[in-house]
Amino acid sequence: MTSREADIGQAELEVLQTLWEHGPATVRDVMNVLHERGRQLAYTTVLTFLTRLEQKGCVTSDKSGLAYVYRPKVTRDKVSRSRLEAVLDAFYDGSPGPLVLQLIREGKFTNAEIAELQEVIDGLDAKPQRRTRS
Amino acid sequence: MTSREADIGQAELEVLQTLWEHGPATVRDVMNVLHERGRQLAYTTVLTFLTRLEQKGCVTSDKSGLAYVYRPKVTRDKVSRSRLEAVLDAFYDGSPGPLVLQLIREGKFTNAEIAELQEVIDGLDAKPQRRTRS
DNA sequence: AGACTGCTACGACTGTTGTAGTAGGCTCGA
DNA sequence: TCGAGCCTACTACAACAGTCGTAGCAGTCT
Repeated sequence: MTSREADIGQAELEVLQTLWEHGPATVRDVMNVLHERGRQLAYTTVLTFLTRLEQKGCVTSDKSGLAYVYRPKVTRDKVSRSRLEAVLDAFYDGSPGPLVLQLIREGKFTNAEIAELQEVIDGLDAKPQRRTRS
Repeated sequence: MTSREADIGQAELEVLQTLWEHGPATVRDVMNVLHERGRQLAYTTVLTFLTRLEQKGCVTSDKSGLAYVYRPKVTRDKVSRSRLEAVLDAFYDGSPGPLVLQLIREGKFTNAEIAELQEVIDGLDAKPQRRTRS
């Protein structure tokens, strides 16, 4: 358990996100991407974040050329999962059922998504047990 | 916009949770509940959290008897919603569709939940627009 | 009245996060 | 070879989060 992906700060996360999106990158690369997004950060600030992320085991670095190249060590999935689970545990008793129901009831879905949901669910309930269909 | 429910810390949240669960309570009440849960905190620590929560506009206090009685000012729903949205924005492009699909695919649902999901969705897709049904 | 008990106000300390500057080393072109 | 740039290491610092101690006030018990 070397990577403490739980305590990645907000700003650190932004940096990690650019690595997920743009693959391996140097400090300058990351900074440029952030700047394009309107996020103005000093070079050394980005460096600090990458260094801290490395200490936390979330990225690795290797010096191929002039500068260190950083690449993500934890997957986006892993982190999103753990974030989501934190919310789940704190507010939904750890089980996703109520959460999903709430989201669906609030109708924040496109028709395409609803269709897909239906498919997935229909595929799902075939396995566990028989259900009557109206 | 007086209540900044976004920056409630982890420990502060625990305190707020006990208010949601047990209604209005004094510092000592909250502390006792936490102790029962195995969360050992000094009286003054709990007091600090409640004071900070009050500064953030998340609880109110009134002195009816000997001690101040604190009661939640933001609803659990409000906070869970904003926490969830943070995760949604950071990892799921702000839209809950992919999140729900991921959760469902991971099969973390009981059969009862699946049934309920099906009901809710079937009721849902009637409204927005006509859909072809396989 | 004096002692005791419980409550709050205030301050303090540590670790973390967000943000950045400075100093010194390496590299490449002139 | 020498200077201009780019890179990293180290340091700094404010804000906030987590944690608690002390001191003083108010009510209570004897």
